[in-house]
Amino acid sequence: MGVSEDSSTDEVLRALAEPRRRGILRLVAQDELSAGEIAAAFDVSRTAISQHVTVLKNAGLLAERRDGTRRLYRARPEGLDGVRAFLDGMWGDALDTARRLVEAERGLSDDEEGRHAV
Amino acid sequence: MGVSEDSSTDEVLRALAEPRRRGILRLVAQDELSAGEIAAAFDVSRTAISQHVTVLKNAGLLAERRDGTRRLYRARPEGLDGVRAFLDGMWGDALDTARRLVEAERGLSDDEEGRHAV
DNA sequence: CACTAACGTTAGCGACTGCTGACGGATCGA
DNA sequence: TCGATCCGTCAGCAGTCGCTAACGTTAGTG
Repeated sequence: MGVSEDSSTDEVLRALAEPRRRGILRLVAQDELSAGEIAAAFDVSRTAISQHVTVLKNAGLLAERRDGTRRLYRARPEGLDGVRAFLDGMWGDALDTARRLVEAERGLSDDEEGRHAV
Repeated sequence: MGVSEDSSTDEVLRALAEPRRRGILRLVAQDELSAGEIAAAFDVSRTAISQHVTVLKNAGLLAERRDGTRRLYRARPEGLDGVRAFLDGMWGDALDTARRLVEAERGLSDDEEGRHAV
């Protein structure tokens, strides 16, 4: 059943539940940027950005590439697959339930057959 | 531009970034349950569940219906639309940028903006 | 009205989180 | 090698979060 939840989904959702981290993600979704360039785009210390980047990286939402002393980051779209599956899974389950309810009503009005035509 | 982020999206994402709240959501995605029934499904106090329900309700992820002294809750799938738009929008923006570049060369200006349903 | 059932709300506490400042490591040019 | 640049990490602090216990509220019952 789709009710189960990938263990990494929790990490991804927690990473996304932060405005600054979403900002970083949007930033590197368009271009590959260095840590410094990312930090320059926000009004917080470079340290804070580095910590956010670490969280995003651990969640699988960011890919890192080294070039000399610089570290270039880009968004990793596949990292969101788990969350998408989670969202779709809830719906799917809900829709399945709704369908079952509808068909259960049909079965009631159609009573006394003892058969379930799906 | 699609880069913008719905203000309520932040609230929704923060609400989702909590295992217990996702559990509640999955629970009432299938059936409409009372606060007590929801609380009975977890190993925390009823108070904690009530607080989680409040968060989910404020985020637009839960619909409340009163029946006597009881309060029945069910998931509100539309509440996730903003998050879906956010997920699709991130690389969508990158794609949009590429498309705008292409269409700018053609001299086309095919813009559209149709959303928002509260 | 009194009594109970079903909830929400508040105060307070421990744990976590995001932030800053100071520091250490790695890399490149002079 | 020296110095500068770019960057991650650690310690500490204020704010937030999730939890519990006690209390307040509303609706049904005798």
